[in-house]
Amino acid sequence: MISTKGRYALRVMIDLAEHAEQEYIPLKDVAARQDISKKYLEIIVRDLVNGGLVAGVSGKGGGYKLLREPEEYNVGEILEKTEGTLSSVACLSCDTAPCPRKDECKTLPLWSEYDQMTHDFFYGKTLRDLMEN
Amino acid sequence: MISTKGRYALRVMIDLAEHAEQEYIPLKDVAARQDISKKYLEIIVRDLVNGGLVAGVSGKGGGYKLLREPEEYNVGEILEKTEGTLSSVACLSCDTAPCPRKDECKTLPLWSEYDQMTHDFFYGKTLRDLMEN
DNA sequence: ATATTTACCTATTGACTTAGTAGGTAATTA
DNA sequence: TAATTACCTACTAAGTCAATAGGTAAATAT
Repeated sequence: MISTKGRYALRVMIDLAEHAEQEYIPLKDVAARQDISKKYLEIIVRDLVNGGLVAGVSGKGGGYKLLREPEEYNVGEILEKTEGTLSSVACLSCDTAPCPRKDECKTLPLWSEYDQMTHDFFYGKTLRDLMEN
Repeated sequence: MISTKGRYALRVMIDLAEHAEQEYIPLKDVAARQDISKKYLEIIVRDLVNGGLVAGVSGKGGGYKLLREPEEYNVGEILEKTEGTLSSVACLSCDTAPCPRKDECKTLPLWSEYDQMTHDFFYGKTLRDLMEN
């Protein structure tokens, strides 16, 4: 399951893209428009900043802004920065020890194929695609 | 993420299919071959019994057996009986209240499309397909 | 200078889920 | 009657989720 972190992250990115006429957009405004707790969004936006997807500037007139055009972001990278991984099973997640049964497992190819399909799906959609919905 | 319940359920189903020459297969044997706690498998197999996917018989000589041929099971139904839902987001899971923002949400179509793709993927694979890996 | 506004930081929490374990009873067969 | 098996209820330790709380640092407006 995609958690609120990933889902809210996409909504934040869309919101920033839709208000790009302002140089910097305060998180307060995003939180109000999206009806999400600003405190919680801080956690999410930090992942986006650390991941190099958005930039933040403190102080009056500050806020966040996108670093690229909406069509230059893909949905997959936004989700991965906030969710950690898009992998469907622990056996294929990079931060777990390799499964001792991986060579004989009859189900592993299923998960591999599914993960590949998932990756292609989310990396094939751009932020611009979402905005046009 | 697909949890161990769904993953183990598939391995149990494959194991039962591979040993179908015995009428009933004791869970003890499945647990030993698959190297999974028998106690934990009991929980998983109960979901499969309640879901009408396998049948169990108590007593000596008892155990579990498939009710259909492997090609007549699809992976999706096995996962849904044990995981509860295959939906990627709470907003589209049937047992949650509909999201108040669903009409304006720019991301909902993404999750719908992804869930549809996921459904088609898992419902398009049979138990037999897994055995042939 | 000072007040205001904003990002950015660490820590905490209650509810829930996950991945089992424990200890039985009921059913069936040898 | 003994052995074997499914089936049942309850419990639990660890982890995750979805936030909240309470600050400090940075930048600008007055």
